[in-house]
Amino acid sequence: MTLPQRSSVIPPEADLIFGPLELRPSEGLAIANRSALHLSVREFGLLVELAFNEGRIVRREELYEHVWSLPLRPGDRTIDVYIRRLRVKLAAALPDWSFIHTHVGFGYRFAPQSALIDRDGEVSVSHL
Amino acid sequence: MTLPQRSSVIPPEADLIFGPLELRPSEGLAIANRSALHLSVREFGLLVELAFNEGRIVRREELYEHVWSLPLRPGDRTIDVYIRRLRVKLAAALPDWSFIHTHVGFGYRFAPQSALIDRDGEVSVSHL
DNA sequence: TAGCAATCTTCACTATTCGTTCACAGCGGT
DNA sequence: ACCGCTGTGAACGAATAGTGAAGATTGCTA
Repeated sequence: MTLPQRSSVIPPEADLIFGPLELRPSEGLAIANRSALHLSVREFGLLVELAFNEGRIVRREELYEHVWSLPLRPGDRTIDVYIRRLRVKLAAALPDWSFIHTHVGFGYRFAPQSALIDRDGEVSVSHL
Repeated sequence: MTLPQRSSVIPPEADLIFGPLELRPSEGLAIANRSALHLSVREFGLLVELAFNEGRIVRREELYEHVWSLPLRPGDRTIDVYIRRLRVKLAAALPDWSFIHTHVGFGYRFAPQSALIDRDGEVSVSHL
């Protein structure tokens, strides 16, 4: 018998903190810059699933099965829609940050980074 | 066996103060701007339960079970009605403040904030 | 104990939010 | 350029919450 991997077979309980973004799975609460983000249940579940696997590319099937507790049917676009809604809400709350990266043909990867624009117009990306 | 979380397994005794709103559980007294708020027993219990868990989303089941000391039956809308009465009374006493936030599918969150409208018509929210 | 007032609960209706699907546009790799 | 994958905006029914009012209960007081 092996220890469980770091994937959400076991739902996360501990808070997840990435710069100004804080996720509290036990309360279903997401906080950006001290004020609560209003996420739906599915949105929050998807974000936690991604954040819990920070840095990894998570396959769409894995995301869907963990958050929806159902197998992903071929052609189902639900995840795409939720990814977009998450991106919109995160960008609204934290305009200088990016969190969710697409890996075509594979899935999505949660990797928080802050983009601060210096006086030359260059973008310096700081990874956490 | 774990220690109880910060939730009202133990009913709060110490006063709870949020800007102009003060709750004294030991006396069953709620004060807004120096004058007493007239709340019924259930209203007061619900408000204290929410306030005691400030910042957290409290599930409807948890609210009902703590305030009513009964399991929440499916379809019971009593809490909704009391939330509304609380909001009405709080808004009447403290028009520039909001306290109780809805999280659809989860429950309610007590997070006092004052909305002061500046000369640009912008709303600046100050969190305590 | 009958009447009254306040409170608690339930109900019906409305409004809002959510989850999902669709259609089409845009991008990426080959 | 082609084809498959993803981004995006909109639309729909379903689920959830907001709301006003009526009925039930409780407790007080005459």
